[in-house]
Amino acid sequence: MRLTAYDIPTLDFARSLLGCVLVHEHADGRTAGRIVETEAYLRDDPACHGFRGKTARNAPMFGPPGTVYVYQIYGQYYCVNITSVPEGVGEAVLIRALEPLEGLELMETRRIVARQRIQQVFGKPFSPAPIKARDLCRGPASLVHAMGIDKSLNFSHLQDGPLYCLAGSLPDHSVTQTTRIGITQGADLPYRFYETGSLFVSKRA
DNA sequence: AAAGCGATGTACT
DNA sequence: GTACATCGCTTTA
Repeated sequence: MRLTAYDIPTLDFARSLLGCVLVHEHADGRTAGRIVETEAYLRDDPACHGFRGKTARNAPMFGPPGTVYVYQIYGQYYCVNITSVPEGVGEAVLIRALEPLEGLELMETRRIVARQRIQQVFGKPFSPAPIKARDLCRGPASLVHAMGIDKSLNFSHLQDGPLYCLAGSLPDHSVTQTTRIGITQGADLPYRFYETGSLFVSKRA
């Protein structure tokens, strides 16, 4: 069942996304993974790209519920976000980790290609070592590579795009809420959610 | 097991 | 000019 109801507060959305399945229909094949880690970025939160208002880069964050926001970070990586509040409000949820379910071979191929490119950038010799399933979608930029997500999905909508979400859930006793990872602003805000004990989350806390 | 480090390009000060 | 919602190799304990 494709998830279609996205008009809920961003913090609730980050929590409720856990257990849902992210799917990407791509010419190379279909990949899917269960969402096990998310972070919310709110309008009054200095870490949020929308904090200082709408710009060309963060415009998708201000789109209607279900809008996909793909942005580049550290020159060579991309992260994916989804909005859930009405148009004009700059908030979104970052997807940080998936439990791979479908298309694992394709995911590994994409990850190895991406890694090869990065190691060339670093001037390191490339060894096509296999990637363990638990590491395929572990981390926001890793899952973007594995799922074949790129800037062409920016401004697309989960309701009708090639990237979409299947309904799912996780009971409260399986959810941990903590501070977010890899940020300096708003580092004390408890806006990160992950499946307790999951081997697929980007880090333990 | 944990911590250090650098590549890279775009947005924003 | 500076900062950055990262990753994976290398070094240290």
